[in-house]
Amino acid sequence: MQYSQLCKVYEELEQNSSRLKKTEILADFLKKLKKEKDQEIIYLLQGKTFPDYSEKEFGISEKLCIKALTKASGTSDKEIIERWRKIGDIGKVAEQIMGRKKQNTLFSHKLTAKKVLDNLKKLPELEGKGTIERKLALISELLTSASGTEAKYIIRTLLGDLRVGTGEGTIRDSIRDACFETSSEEDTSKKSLNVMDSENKKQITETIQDAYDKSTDWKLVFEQACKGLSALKSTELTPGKPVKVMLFPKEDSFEDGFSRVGKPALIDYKYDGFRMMINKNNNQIKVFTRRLDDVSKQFPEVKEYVKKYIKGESFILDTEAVGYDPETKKYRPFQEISQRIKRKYDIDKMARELPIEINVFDIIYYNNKSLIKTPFKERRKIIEKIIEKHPYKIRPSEAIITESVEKAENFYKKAIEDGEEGVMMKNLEAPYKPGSRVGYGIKIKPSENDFDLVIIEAEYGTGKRAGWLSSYTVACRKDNKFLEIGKVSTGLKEKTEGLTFKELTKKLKPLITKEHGRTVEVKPKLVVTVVYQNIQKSPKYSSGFALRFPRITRLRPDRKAGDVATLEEVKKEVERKS
DNA sequence: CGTGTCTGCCCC
DNA sequence: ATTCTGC
DNA sequence: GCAGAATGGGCAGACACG
Repeated sequence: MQYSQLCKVYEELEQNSSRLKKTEILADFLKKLKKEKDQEIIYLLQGKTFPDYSEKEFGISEKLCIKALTKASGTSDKEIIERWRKIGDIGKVAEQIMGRKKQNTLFSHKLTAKKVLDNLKKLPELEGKGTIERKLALISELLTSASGTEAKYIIRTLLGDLRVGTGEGTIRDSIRDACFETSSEEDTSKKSLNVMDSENKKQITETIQDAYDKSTDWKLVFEQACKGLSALKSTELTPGKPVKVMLFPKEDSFEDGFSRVGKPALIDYKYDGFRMMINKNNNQIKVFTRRLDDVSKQFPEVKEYVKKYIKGESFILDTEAVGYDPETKKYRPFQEISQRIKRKYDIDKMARELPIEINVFDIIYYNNKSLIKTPFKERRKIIEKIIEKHPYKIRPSEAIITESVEKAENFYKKAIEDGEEGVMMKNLEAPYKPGSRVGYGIKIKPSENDFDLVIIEAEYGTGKRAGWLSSYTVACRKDNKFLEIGKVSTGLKEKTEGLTFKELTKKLKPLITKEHGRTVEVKPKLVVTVVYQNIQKSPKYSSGFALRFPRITRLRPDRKAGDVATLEEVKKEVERKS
C-alpha cells in the first residue's frame, strides 16, 4: 500500500465533518485493508503505530519536528516558526516547504505505508547517546521522499495530533460497515451470518464496541470482525491487560445530579489523588494509570495490600490512590504524590515518605467473570464483601446511598471537611462503560474563587485558534512590579456570544512591546477575572505561585493594572485554605 | 559532572 | 484537569 | 448529550552541551 493512498483518505476525512460521511470513507478503506490483509494500518488511521496500552513513545514533539524539517528542507528554524505562528499547524508548514522543494527536484521514490510504519516503529527503540540525531535521521529520511501532503501527515502523526476527526465511534462504525454487509430491502433472499438488517445493526455495533472495551486494541478487533461475529464475541476481559477507565462529567447541583443518575444514587468521596486500575490474575498483580501506563513498580505497597486484604483469585478494581503524611496521617495534595508516578529511582524511599491509601470504588472483573454489565449496586456489594477495610492502606471508598438532596449535601460537607475534592454520584443500575464519559455518574466540586489579574504576555494559538493570541500569561502585583502567576487560555469563546479570542487579540495587539517566536510581551493594561480551583506552589512563575485549573470568565475594562490582586492577597488565600 | 531543554496519547 | 463547539 | 479539540500546572526522566 502506498502512503499516498492513506493520505488521500486523511484528506477526505478532514474535508468532511459529518460523521456518517467519515464512516463511509473509512469503511471503504478498511475493505481494502481487509482484502490485502493489512489490518495493522488501522493504527495509522488514528495517527498511532501501537495499541493504546503500548508503553512505547516516539520521544518526538514540536521542537524536534522543527529540527527534522530544517534538516530535510534546508529552511531555517526561524522561518519555520514564523510560518507556524501564522498558520498554527506544523503539519501544514511541512506541507508548504516540502511541497515547494519537490517541485524542483524530480522525485521518484514512492513512500509505502509500510516504510512509514517501519521508521516510526524504530523511534521508541532508540536510546542512549546520539539518540536525537538518529531519530532526526529516520524522520528526515521519510520527509525527503514525501510529497507535501505526505509530509503534513507524517509530522502530524509524530505530534500525536492527526486532526482528521476519527474517534473511537467512527472507527467502530466503519469496522462494522466494512466487515458486515447491509441487506437491501428487496433482496431478502440473501441470508448470511454477516448480513445486517437495521435491527441487528445496532447489536453488531455493540458487539464491536464490547470487543474493543475488553481488548483496547483496534487492530485485534478489526481482525476478529473480518472473521465474523462469533470471533468478535469470543473477546474476553483479561486481568493483566489494561482497560480504559470510565469518566464522569461535572454537574453543579445535587438536583441536577439526581436527575441525571436517578434515585436513589450512590454518592462517594472524590479524592484528590490519581486513578489506579488494579489487576490481579492468580499471583500476578499489575497496576495501571488512567492512560494505561503500567505503574506496578512505582507502587510496591499495592501488591502487599492486595494479597493481604482482598479475597479472590482474579479481579480488576477501579480505585483512586491518595497520598498522606505517614506521621500526621494528613492527606497530601496531588502535587506531592505525583512525584511517585513516573519514578524510576528511589522508589522505596518515596514509598516510605509518601505512602498512599487506595480507595476502591468499582470492580469490573471477579474470579474469571466480567462484571462490566453487572449493575453497579451489585458491583459495590462485591467490593464491600471482598475487601478487608484498612484505613491508610486499602478500603472501599467512603459512600452512602440516598435519594435525599439534604443527605447528599450533608455527606458532601463531610467530604470537604475531610479535605477531599468533592463527591461522585452514581447510577445504581448502570453497567461499567470503559473509556466513556457516558459514565452513568457525575462529579460535584465546590464553587470556586477568582482573582482579577493583568495580562503581561500572550502566545499565538494553533489549529482552530490559529492567528489569534489565545494563551495569556497573567500577573498579580507587588508594589509597582507585576509577578507572573500562571497562564490561562480557556473560558473564552471561539465563535459564540461572549468574550472571544478575536476581541482579546484585537485589544492586545496595540499593546505589544516585543515579539519572540510565537510569544509577545504586552504592556500591562488588560485586566481579566480568572477563576481557579486551587493555588499551588510554583517553581516556574515569579510570584512563586500558580493557579490550578485556571480559566477566564470576563474582561474588567473598569479596572486598571494597579487594581489587580496583590501577592499578599494571594498568600492570604493560600493560608486560608490550609 | 551539573545544568538546561524537551517530552509525555504523563498525571491532575 | 476545564471549556467550547459541531454533530 | 456526546466526542473531540485546544488549552492550564507540575512532575520525573532522558539527552545534549559546556
